[in-house]
Amino acid sequence: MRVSTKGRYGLRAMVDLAEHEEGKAIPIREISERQNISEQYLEQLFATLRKAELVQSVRGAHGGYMLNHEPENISVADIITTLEGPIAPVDCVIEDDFCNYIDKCVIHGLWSELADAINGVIENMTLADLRDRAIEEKKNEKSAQQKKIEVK
Amino acid sequence: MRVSTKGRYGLRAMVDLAEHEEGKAIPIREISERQNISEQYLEQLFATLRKAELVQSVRGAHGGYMLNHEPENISVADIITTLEGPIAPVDCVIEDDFCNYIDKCVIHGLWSELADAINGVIENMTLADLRDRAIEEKKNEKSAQQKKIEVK
DNA sequence: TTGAAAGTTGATAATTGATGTCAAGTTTAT
DNA sequence: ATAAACTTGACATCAATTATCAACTTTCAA
Repeated sequence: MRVSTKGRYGLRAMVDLAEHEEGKAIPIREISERQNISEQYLEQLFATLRKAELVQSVRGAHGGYMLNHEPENISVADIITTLEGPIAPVDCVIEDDFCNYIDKCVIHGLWSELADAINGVIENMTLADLRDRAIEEKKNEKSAQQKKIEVK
Repeated sequence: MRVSTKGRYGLRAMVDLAEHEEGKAIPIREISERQNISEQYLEQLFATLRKAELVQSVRGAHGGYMLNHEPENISVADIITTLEGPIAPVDCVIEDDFCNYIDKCVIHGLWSELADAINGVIENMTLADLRDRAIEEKKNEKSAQQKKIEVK
Protein backbone atom coordinates (compact mmCIF):
# COMPACT_ATOMS: atom_id res chain seq x y z
CA MET A 1 0.00 0.00 0.00
CA ARG A 2 2.77 2.37 -0.92
CA VAL A 3 3.26 4.83 -3.70
CA SER A 4 6.25 3.41 -5.56
CA THR A 5 9.40 5.33 -6.38
CA LYS A 6 8.00 6.09 -9.81
CA GLY A 7 5.24 8.19 -8.36
CA ARG A 8 7.28 9.70 -5.55
CA TYR A 9 10.32 10.63 -7.60
CA GLY A 10 8.20 11.70 -10.54
CA LEU A 11 6.16 14.01 -8.37
CA ARG A 12 9.26 15.58 -6.84
CA ALA A 13 10.74 16.07 -10.29
CA MET A 14 7.59 17.75 -11.54
CA VAL A 15 7.46 20.08 -8.55
CA ASP A 16 11.11 20.91 -9.19
CA LEU A 17 10.27 21.67 -12.79
CA ALA A 18 7.33 23.87 -11.84
CA GLU A 19 9.59 25.72 -9.45
CA HIS A 20 12.47 26.32 -11.83
CA GLU A 21 11.16 26.54 -15.36
CA GLU A 22 10.60 30.09 -16.52
CA GLY A 23 9.94 29.61 -20.16
CA LYS A 24 13.17 27.68 -20.62
CA ALA A 25 13.84 23.96 -20.73
CA ILE A 26 15.45 22.35 -17.68
CA PRO A 27 17.90 19.52 -18.32
CA ILE A 28 17.51 16.32 -16.39
CA ARG A 29 20.96 16.71 -14.87
CA GLU A 30 19.87 19.77 -12.93
CA ILE A 31 16.84 18.06 -11.49
CA SER A 32 18.93 15.01 -10.72
CA GLU A 33 21.37 17.10 -8.72
CA ARG A 34 18.77 19.08 -6.83
CA GLN A 35 16.58 16.10 -6.04
CA ASN A 36 19.29 13.52 -5.65
CA ILE A 37 17.71 11.05 -8.05
CA SER A 38 19.77 9.25 -10.69
CA GLU A 39 19.71 10.74 -14.17
CA GLN A 40 18.97 7.38 -15.73
CA TYR A 41 15.91 6.79 -13.65
CA LEU A 42 14.64 10.30 -14.26
CA GLU A 43 15.03 9.76 -18.00
CA GLN A 44 12.69 6.80 -17.76
CA LEU A 45 10.14 8.78 -15.83
CA PHE A 46 10.25 11.75 -18.17
CA ALA A 47 9.88 9.50 -21.19
CA THR A 48 6.57 8.36 -19.70
CA LEU A 49 5.51 11.87 -18.74
CA ARG A 50 6.28 13.09 -22.22
CA LYS A 51 4.17 10.39 -23.86
CA ALA A 52 1.32 11.44 -21.58
CA GLU A 53 1.89 15.02 -22.76
CA LEU A 54 2.42 16.36 -19.27
CA VAL A 55 5.84 17.70 -20.29
CA GLN A 56 7.53 18.82 -23.50
CA SER A 57 11.08 17.93 -24.45
CA VAL A 58 13.63 20.11 -26.18
CA ARG A 59 16.44 18.11 -27.72
CA GLY A 60 20.01 19.12 -28.31
CA ALA A 61 22.29 21.49 -26.46
CA HIS A 62 20.49 23.77 -23.99
CA GLY A 63 17.61 21.37 -24.24
CA GLY A 64 15.67 19.76 -21.45
CA TYR A 65 12.09 19.48 -20.30
CA MET A 66 9.35 21.96 -19.62
CA LEU A 67 5.77 21.65 -18.45
CA ASN A 68 3.19 21.24 -21.17
CA HIS A 69 0.37 22.86 -19.19
CA GLU A 70 -0.02 25.47 -16.47
CA PRO A 71 0.84 24.03 -13.05
CA GLU A 72 -2.71 24.92 -11.98
CA ASN A 73 -3.99 22.47 -14.56
CA ILE A 74 -1.83 19.50 -13.62
CA SER A 75 -3.14 17.51 -10.69
CA VAL A 76 -1.15 15.17 -8.51
CA ALA A 77 -3.46 12.44 -9.77
CA ASP A 78 -2.41 13.16 -13.37
CA ILE A 79 1.21 12.61 -12.51
CA ILE A 80 0.85 9.59 -10.30
CA THR A 81 -1.59 7.71 -12.50
CA THR A 82 0.58 8.38 -15.52
CA LEU A 83 3.59 6.87 -13.81
CA GLU A 84 1.98 4.11 -11.80
CA GLY A 85 -1.23 3.33 -13.60
CA PRO A 86 -4.69 3.84 -12.15
CA ILE A 87 -4.70 4.33 -8.42
CA ALA A 88 -6.91 1.69 -6.95
CA PRO A 89 -6.37 -0.60 -4.01
CA VAL A 90 -7.41 -3.62 -6.08
CA ASP A 91 -7.83 -4.40 -9.76
CA CYS A 92 -11.52 -5.14 -9.65
CA VAL A 93 -12.23 -1.50 -8.90
CA ILE A 94 -10.77 -0.60 -12.26
CA GLU A 95 -11.81 -3.41 -14.52
CA ASP A 96 -15.38 -3.97 -15.46
CA ASP A 97 -15.19 -7.72 -15.45
CA PHE A 98 -16.23 -9.01 -12.09
CA CYS A 99 -14.13 -10.67 -9.48
CA ASN A 100 -14.43 -14.41 -9.64
CA TYR A 101 -14.73 -14.92 -5.92
CA ILE A 102 -17.64 -15.71 -3.72
CA ASP A 103 -17.79 -12.59 -1.62
CA LYS A 104 -16.74 -10.33 -4.40
CA CYS A 105 -19.19 -7.57 -3.70
CA VAL A 106 -18.75 -7.68 0.02
CA ILE A 107 -15.25 -6.39 -0.06
CA HIS A 108 -15.66 -4.69 -3.40
CA GLY A 109 -17.69 -1.98 -1.68
CA LEU A 110 -14.88 -1.35 0.75
CA TRP A 111 -12.29 -1.07 -2.00
CA SER A 112 -14.46 1.35 -3.91
CA GLU A 113 -14.80 3.58 -0.88
CA LEU A 114 -11.07 3.46 -0.41
CA ALA A 115 -10.37 4.32 -4.04
CA ASP A 116 -12.73 7.28 -3.81
CA ALA A 117 -11.03 8.55 -0.67
CA ILE A 118 -7.60 8.32 -2.27
CA ASN A 119 -8.61 9.89 -5.53
CA GLY A 120 -10.40 12.70 -3.72
CA VAL A 121 -7.14 13.75 -2.16
CA ILE A 122 -4.87 13.53 -5.17
CA GLU A 123 -7.29 14.99 -7.69
CA ASN A 124 -7.80 18.08 -5.63
CA MET A 125 -4.17 19.00 -5.34
CA THR A 126 -2.31 20.60 -8.21
CA LEU A 127 1.29 21.11 -9.09
CA ALA A 128 0.79 24.80 -8.42
CA ASP A 129 -0.22 24.04 -4.82
CA LEU A 130 2.91 22.02 -4.25
CA ARG A 131 5.15 24.54 -5.97
CA ASP A 132 3.78 27.34 -3.81
CA ARG A 133 4.35 25.29 -0.69
CA ALA A 134 7.91 24.62 -1.79
CA ILE A 135 8.59 28.30 -2.29
CA GLU A 136 7.00 29.15 1.06
CA GLU A 137 9.09 26.44 2.67
CA LYS A 138 12.32 27.93 1.44
CA LYS A 139 11.41 31.39 2.62
CA ASN A 140 10.94 30.02 6.11
CA GLU A 141 14.26 28.21 6.00
CA LYS A 142 16.00 31.36 4.98
CA SER A 143 14.45 33.48 7.71
CA ALA A 144 15.31 30.75 10.23
CA GLN A 145 18.90 30.84 9.08
CA GLN A 146 18.84 34.61 9.28
CA LYS A 147 17.73 34.35 12.88
CA LYS A 148 20.55 31.97 13.74
CA ILE A 149 23.05 34.37 12.29
CA GLU A 150 21.53 37.27 14.14
CA VAL A 151 21.72 35.37 17.43
CA LYS A 152 25.37 34.64 16.85
CA MET B 1 -0.57 1.71 -4.79
CA ARG B 2 -2.31 -1.58 -4.35
CA VAL B 3 -3.30 -3.61 -1.37
CA SER B 4 -1.22 -6.76 -1.81
CA THR B 5 -2.57 -10.28 -1.80
CA LYS B 6 -1.67 -10.58 1.86
CA GLY B 7 -4.22 -7.95 2.80
CA ARG B 8 -6.79 -8.95 0.22
CA TYR B 9 -6.70 -12.68 0.83
CA GLY B 10 -6.36 -12.21 4.55
CA LEU B 11 -9.42 -10.01 4.68
CA ARG B 12 -11.46 -12.48 2.64
CA ALA B 13 -10.34 -15.30 4.91
CA MET B 14 -11.34 -13.36 8.02
CA VAL B 15 -14.76 -12.53 6.59
CA ASP B 16 -15.18 -16.19 5.75
CA LEU B 17 -14.25 -17.08 9.32
CA ALA B 18 -16.69 -14.54 10.76
CA GLU B 19 -19.38 -15.97 8.55
CA HIS B 20 -18.84 -19.64 9.35
CA GLU B 21 -17.50 -19.96 12.86
CA GLU B 22 -20.19 -20.69 15.41
CA GLY B 23 -18.14 -21.47 18.44
CA LYS B 24 -16.19 -24.11 16.53
CA ALA B 25 -12.81 -23.96 14.87
CA ILE B 26 -12.67 -23.82 11.07
CA PRO B 27 -9.83 -25.69 9.35
CA ILE B 28 -7.79 -23.86 6.76
CA ARG B 29 -8.73 -26.37 4.11
CA GLU B 30 -12.38 -25.30 4.25
CA ILE B 31 -11.50 -21.64 3.83
CA SER B 32 -9.08 -22.54 1.09
CA GLU B 33 -11.82 -24.34 -0.84
CA ARG B 34 -14.45 -21.69 -0.39
CA GLN B 35 -12.15 -18.77 -1.17
CA ASN B 36 -9.96 -20.48 -3.72
CA ILE B 37 -6.70 -19.56 -2.01
CA SER B 38 -3.89 -22.09 -1.55
CA GLU B 39 -3.71 -23.76 1.86
CA GLN B 40 -0.02 -23.02 2.25
CA TYR B 41 -0.45 -19.34 1.66
CA LEU B 42 -3.37 -19.16 4.05
CA GLU B 43 -1.31 -20.92 6.69
CA GLN B 44 1.23 -18.15 6.47
CA LEU B 45 -1.39 -15.47 6.77
CA PHE B 46 -3.05 -17.13 9.73
CA ALA B 47 0.29 -17.55 11.47
CA THR B 48 0.66 -13.77 11.33
CA LEU B 49 -2.93 -13.17 12.40
CA ARG B 50 -2.48 -15.54 15.32
CA LYS B 51 0.64 -13.77 16.55
CA ALA B 52 -1.30 -10.51 16.44
CA GLU B 53 -3.98 -12.27 18.51
CA LEU B 54 -6.72 -11.62 16.00
CA VAL B 55 -7.44 -15.36 15.78
CA GLN B 56 -7.00 -18.40 18.00
CA SER B 57 -5.77 -21.78 16.81
CA VAL B 58 -7.02 -25.20 17.83
CA ARG B 59 -4.63 -28.01 17.01
CA GLY B 60 -5.30 -31.61 16.12
CA ALA B 61 -8.21 -33.33 14.45
CA HIS B 62 -11.28 -31.11 14.25
CA GLY B 63 -8.96 -28.20 14.88
CA GLY B 64 -8.65 -24.99 12.95
CA TYR B 65 -8.95 -21.29 13.62
CA MET B 66 -11.50 -19.10 15.28
CA LEU B 67 -11.79 -15.37 15.87
CA ASN B 68 -10.25 -14.10 19.06
CA HIS B 69 -12.59 -11.12 19.41
CA GLU B 70 -16.12 -10.21 18.45
CA PRO B 71 -16.36 -9.27 14.76
CA GLU B 72 -17.64 -5.87 15.89
CA ASN B 73 -14.32 -5.26 17.58
CA ILE B 74 -12.05 -6.18 14.67
CA SER B 75 -11.57 -3.40 12.14
CA VAL B 76 -10.44 -3.78 8.58
CA ALA B 77 -7.44 -1.68 9.57
CA ASP B 78 -6.47 -4.22 12.24
CA ILE B 79 -6.35 -7.00 9.69
CA ILE B 80 -4.63 -5.12 6.89
CA THR B 81 -1.98 -3.46 9.01
CA THR B 82 -1.23 -6.76 10.71
CA LEU B 83 -0.62 -8.44 7.38
CA GLU B 84 0.94 -5.60 5.40
CA GLY B 85 2.45 -3.31 7.99
CA PRO B 86 1.34 0.26 8.58
CA ILE B 87 -0.73 1.67 5.78
CA ALA B 88 0.99 4.77 4.52
CA PRO B 89 1.72 5.90 1.00
CA VAL B 90 5.34 6.62 1.91
CA ASP B 91 7.69 5.68 4.73
CA CYS B 92 8.29 9.17 6.02
CA VAL B 93 4.69 9.36 7.20
CA ILE B 94 5.39 6.53 9.62
CA GLU B 95 8.94 7.09 10.73
CA ASP B 96 9.89 10.04 12.81
CA ASP B 97 13.24 10.58 11.19
CA PHE B 98 12.89 13.13 8.47
CA CYS B 99 13.15 12.66 4.77
CA ASN B 100 16.54 13.64 3.51
CA TYR B 101 15.32 15.50 0.50
CA ILE B 102 15.02 19.15 -0.26
CA ASP B 103 11.31 19.49 -0.59
CA LYS B 104 10.55 16.97 2.06
CA CYS B 105 7.77 18.90 3.69
CA VAL B 106 6.16 20.01 0.47
CA ILE B 107 5.07 16.58 -0.51
CA HIS B 108 5.05 15.26 3.02
CA GLY B 109 1.87 17.21 3.66
CA LEU B 110 0.21 15.55 0.71
CA TRP B 111 1.20 12.07 1.86
CA SER B 112 -0.12 12.75 5.34
CA GLU B 113 -3.47 13.81 3.97
CA LEU B 114 -3.56 10.70 1.87
CA ALA B 115 -2.70 8.45 4.80
CA ASP B 116 -5.45 10.05 6.88
CA ALA B 117 -7.99 9.54 4.12
CA ILE B 118 -7.09 5.89 3.77
CA ASN B 119 -7.04 5.15 7.46
CA GLY B 120 -10.35 6.91 7.94
CA VAL B 121 -12.00 4.41 5.63
CA ILE B 122 -10.46 1.22 6.93
CA GLU B 123 -10.66 2.04 10.61
CA ASN B 124 -14.35 2.69 10.43
CA MET B 125 -15.29 -0.62 8.91
CA THR B 126 -15.44 -3.78 10.99
CA LEU B 127 -15.48 -7.45 10.25
CA ALA B 128 -19.09 -7.50 11.41
CA ASP B 129 -20.03 -4.98 8.71
CA LEU B 130 -18.45 -7.12 6.02
CA ARG B 131 -19.91 -10.34 7.36
CA ASP B 132 -23.39 -8.83 7.37
CA ARG B 133 -22.94 -7.65 3.82
CA ALA B 134 -21.81 -11.13 2.81
CA ILE B 135 -24.88 -12.70 4.36
CA GLU B 136 -27.13 -10.11 2.75
CA GLU B 137 -25.45 -10.76 -0.57
CA LYS B 138 -26.17 -14.45 -0.43
CA LYS B 139 -29.80 -13.90 0.43
CA ASN B 140 -30.17 -11.78 -2.67
CA GLU B 141 -28.51 -14.41 -4.80
CA LYS B 142 -30.85 -17.02 -3.47
CA SER B 143 -33.97 -14.99 -4.05
CA ALA B 144 -32.72 -14.14 -7.51
CA GLN B 145 -32.31 -17.84 -8.22
CA GLN B 146 -35.72 -18.44 -6.74
CA LYS B 147 -37.21 -15.92 -9.12
CA LYS B 148 -35.59 -17.60 -12.08
CA ILE B 149 -37.07 -20.89 -11.05
CA GLU B 150 -40.47 -19.33 -10.51
CA VAL B 151 -40.36 -17.76 -13.95
CA LYS B 152 -39.56 -21.10 -15.48
C1' DT C 1 -4.99 -49.18 26.82
C1' DT C 2 -1.82 -48.48 23.49
C1' DG C 3 0.04 -47.42 19.15
C1' DA C 4 -0.41 -46.13 14.50
C1' DA C 5 -2.62 -43.12 11.22
C1' DA C 6 -4.60 -38.93 9.86
C1' DG C 7 -5.35 -34.17 10.25
C1' DT C 8 -3.70 -29.97 11.52
C1' DT C 9 -0.66 -25.98 12.80
C1' DG C 10 4.15 -24.06 12.63
C1' DA C 11 8.44 -22.77 10.51
C1' DT C 12 11.50 -22.27 6.85
C1' DA C 13 13.39 -22.82 2.26
C1' DA C 14 12.96 -22.53 -2.87
C1' DT C 15 10.92 -20.71 -6.92
C1' DT C 16 8.99 -17.38 -9.70
C1' DG C 17 7.81 -12.88 -11.35
C1' DA C 18 7.62 -7.91 -10.94
C1' DT C 19 9.91 -3.70 -9.96
C1' DG C 20 13.78 -0.66 -9.26
C1' DT C 21 18.28 0.70 -10.67
C1' DC C 22 22.08 1.50 -13.48
C1' DA C 23 24.98 1.49 -17.77
C1' DA C 24 26.11 2.03 -22.54
C1' DG C 25 25.22 3.41 -26.85
C1' DT C 26 22.33 6.35 -30.48
C1' DT C 27 20.16 10.37 -32.26
C1' DT C 28 19.25 15.28 -32.57
C1' DA C 29 20.07 20.17 -32.33
C1' DT C 30 23.11 24.03 -31.43
C1' DA D 1 31.93 18.93 -31.65
C1' DT D 2 29.32 19.11 -27.81
C1' DA D 3 25.30 18.74 -24.92
C1' DA D 4 21.38 17.07 -24.40
C1' DA D 5 17.30 13.73 -25.13
C1' DC D 6 16.30 9.05 -26.44
C1' DT D 7 16.65 3.77 -26.57
C1' DT D 8 17.79 -0.63 -25.16
C1' DG D 9 19.40 -4.02 -22.22
C1' DA D 10 21.42 -6.05 -18.09
C1' DC D 11 21.41 -6.67 -13.26
C1' DA D 12 19.82 -6.52 -8.48
C1' DT D 13 16.31 -6.50 -5.18
C1' DC D 14 11.95 -7.50 -3.26
C1' DA D 15 7.18 -9.46 -3.11
C1' DA D 16 4.24 -13.39 -3.98
C1' DT D 17 3.68 -18.04 -4.19
C1' DT D 18 4.65 -22.74 -3.67
C1' DA D 19 6.95 -26.55 -1.48
C1' DT D 20 8.92 -29.10 2.27
C1' DC D 21 9.35 -30.82 6.70
C1' DA D 22 8.68 -30.82 11.76
C1' DA D 23 5.61 -30.94 15.76
C1' DC D 24 1.43 -31.60 17.87
C1' DT D 25 -3.67 -33.65 18.75
C1' DT D 26 -7.19 -36.41 18.07
C1' DT D 27 -9.25 -40.68 16.54
C1' DC D 28 -9.87 -45.44 16.18
C1' DA D 29 -8.83 -50.21 15.89
C1' DA D 30 -6.36 -54.14 17.73
